[in-house]
Amino acid sequence: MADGRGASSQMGENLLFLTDEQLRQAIEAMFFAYRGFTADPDRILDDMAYGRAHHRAIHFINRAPGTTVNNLLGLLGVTKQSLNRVLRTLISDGLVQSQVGKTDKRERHLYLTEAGRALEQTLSDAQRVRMRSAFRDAGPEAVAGFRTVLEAMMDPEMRHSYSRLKENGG
Amino acid sequence: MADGRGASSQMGENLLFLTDEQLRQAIEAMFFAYRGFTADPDRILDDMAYGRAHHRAIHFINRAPGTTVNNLLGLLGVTKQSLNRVLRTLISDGLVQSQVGKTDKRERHLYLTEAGRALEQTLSDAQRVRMRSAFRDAGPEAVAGFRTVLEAMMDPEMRHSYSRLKENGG
DNA sequence: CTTGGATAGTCAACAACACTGACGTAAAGT
DNA sequence: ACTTTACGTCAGTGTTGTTGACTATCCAAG
Repeated sequence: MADGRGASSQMGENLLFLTDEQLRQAIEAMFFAYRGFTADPDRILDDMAYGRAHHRAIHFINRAPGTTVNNLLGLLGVTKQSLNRVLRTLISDGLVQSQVGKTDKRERHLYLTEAGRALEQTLSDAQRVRMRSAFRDAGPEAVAGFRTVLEAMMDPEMRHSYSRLKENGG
Repeated sequence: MADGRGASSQMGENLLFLTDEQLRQAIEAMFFAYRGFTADPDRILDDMAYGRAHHRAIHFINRAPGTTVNNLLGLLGVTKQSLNRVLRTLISDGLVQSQVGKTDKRERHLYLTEAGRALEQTLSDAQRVRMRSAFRDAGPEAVAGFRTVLEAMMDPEMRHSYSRLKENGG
């Protein structure tokens, strides 16, 4: 907004996507879309005794097997006490396995059991159905733009976590 | 784009964005981005006695002044008990004004007071700073794709609410 | 080798918030 | 009159998050 006022009509066109009204619409879009994003797994989880926190833990343990509690903490952005409660139920229900670290016995390495992997599959399948359909409807260019903007919205720290996960999985 | 399966290598390229791995990355991007999306207003709200629910209520009352409780319920997707708790504090704190309907005296029409508008401004300013910066970094085409995908992710019902709000505001 | 500090994780109690279910009131609509 | 709708409220439950106190382990300084 500082120095691009050479041709004001052209600039009006180009920067229309930065209007307060446009931004407000995007905020609302983000809100409504996130509701859809979580709706399908939430329905499944409600039938069990689990919530969204359990889903997140399962997702990232599956994504980074052998991760430590501390590592998960950073990814999920909750307190360790909160995560611990979730982890405790998942372990006692036989979905997650905790293994004392070899080199550092303070650490617990986390893995999904067979049952855990099964639930993860069920949840992410449900979530992917919606994503796949949305992506197909929107087309590749829109999807590329979608991911570019999402990445730009993240906190730098989260962006790093996200990138590291991407490299892991391919 | 519908029937372009003449060359399978070309199709492999075209549908790469529908891979399970791509979808998984998008799911994680959505998760991390939403954290960023809510982080700034959350920080402000924590200093007061308010939470994210208050923010959402204030946002939509500002967006659709005179809306009824029932209408808000549909937009926010919460129970009336939950909304009522939030609304009660907002009204008693003088941020929201409730007005008995003229034609239908059962309805309560909701408006922001001056103080309510001020808080709304503070919150949405904070949120828009991040969005604006992300949009600027990503560019207009990416933003267009971003919004296309978000809209495709919504439940049909939410998509309608979203569209009606868009028409209202500009 | 012992002491002390930092780190990884656990347990317990409490607060915030959303949900279900039931009930009450007022005002429409029929 | 009877039913439905819009709204508010009370009570009870569950998930999630927080703070505070605790154990176990590692590591480094004395």
